[in-house]
Amino acid sequence: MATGDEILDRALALVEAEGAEALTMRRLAGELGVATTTIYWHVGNRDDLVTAVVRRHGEQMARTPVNGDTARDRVLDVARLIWRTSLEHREVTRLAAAHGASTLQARELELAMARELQTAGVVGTAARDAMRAITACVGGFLVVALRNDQTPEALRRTTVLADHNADDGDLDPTTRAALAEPADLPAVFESTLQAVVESIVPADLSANAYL
Amino acid sequence: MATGDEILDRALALVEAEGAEALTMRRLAGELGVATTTIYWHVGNRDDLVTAVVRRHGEQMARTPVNGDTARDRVLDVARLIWRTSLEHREVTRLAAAHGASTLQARELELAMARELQTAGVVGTAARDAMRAITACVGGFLVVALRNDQTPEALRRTTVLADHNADDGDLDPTTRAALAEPADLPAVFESTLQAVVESIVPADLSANAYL
DNA sequence: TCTCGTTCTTGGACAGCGTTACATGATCTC
DNA sequence: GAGATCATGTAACGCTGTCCAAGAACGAGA
Repeated sequence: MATGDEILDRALALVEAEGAEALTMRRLAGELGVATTTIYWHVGNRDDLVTAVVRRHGEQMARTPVNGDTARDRVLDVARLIWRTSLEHREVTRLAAAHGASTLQARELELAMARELQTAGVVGTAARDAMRAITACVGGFLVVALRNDQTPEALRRTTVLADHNADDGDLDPTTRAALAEPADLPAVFESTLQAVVESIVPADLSANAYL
Repeated sequence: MATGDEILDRALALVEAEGAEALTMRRLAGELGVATTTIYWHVGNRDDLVTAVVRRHGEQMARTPVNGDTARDRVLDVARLIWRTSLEHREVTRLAAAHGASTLQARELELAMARELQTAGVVGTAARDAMRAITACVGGFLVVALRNDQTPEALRRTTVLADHNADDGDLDPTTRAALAEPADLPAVFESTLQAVVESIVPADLSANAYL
């Protein structure tokens, strides 16, 4: 009646619809009209369930074609793709992050990045380190982007940093004012990403072959 | 008998000694030889408790003097300081991250970064964006560093990426081999950080005034 | 057709979590 | 000494993941 695939599909739909926290064994079982133990029989542990859900989502993630003329542009584009799709499926991203399975979620896209790096002439340990750097940065910005959704006012970065109880005098008033307002995260992400990729991927000469 | 400060001290010690997951209301109460409700009376919610613990730790975080000759070096040093102290108190860091209170944990150091940026001539919204970029990257690498401690073998990045079931042929063998081994994270962090800071803080002319 | 063995499902329990309503004791004030 | 405020304890509620033992469905072999 309830195959493993059906359970995973329902779990994924539940997460996307009602958030990562809604994925409990009882809730999912109720959704399927089945006893909780059935899930254990078909899928296993909750850890197993989450892992399977994230993996399935990662595979379903449409392998969007990569754009860009130069090799560096294509590497950039893959990074943007991870950023964008992770934000589009933010609940799954949150689930994966809480589970420590982010790499599993973005597996296909990271491998795509490896291929683009390769055509850019970056292979071996250099490619591995490059992917580490880029994905760590993307992940850092994702954490920031996903956090702000549901942190209470009192813990928001703006309020924490703008609470000028301590040493005011040292800080420029304009800076203090700026810290009280949130940054344009996508813009900061874009420029930071460019700086990181720029430092890793050598300037692609073929792009300017006609100049 | 049990003041709020005592509770927070005990909670902090508990987290540092036995991990972020050990901080439960009952456990902490038992540690203090007191009923769980006492904690509610003195500190409040569990959210309140965690927030207070993280804040206390953030304040206790020794304000280590910042090193560096040029302004850019000093900005770099603050970033390294956040990285290092977060790793030294990794359990508190994990607790703060799970609670969305990372900014609260590193508040003092982030404000120190704001001051260093100011002496480097970066103020206002530019300073805010710079701090966003740097802390996001540091946070991203921290997530990676703290994750590997306790993710099961099957979810490790190396195994996830090295499982070459899919499209092998496209990828260089040396790259595939490199992906099967973990990167030297501190080294990758250092070079990435330098690239990011380099892109933000203009070259400090005064540093080379004698040249 | 009857039965055996495997596959699948279930109900009910256990321990742990955060949280709260309520009662009790201690302490201080007038 | 009476009353108010502070501090703590008891016991429960509802939620979580997890497991055990028992039953139901089902596909064959005799």
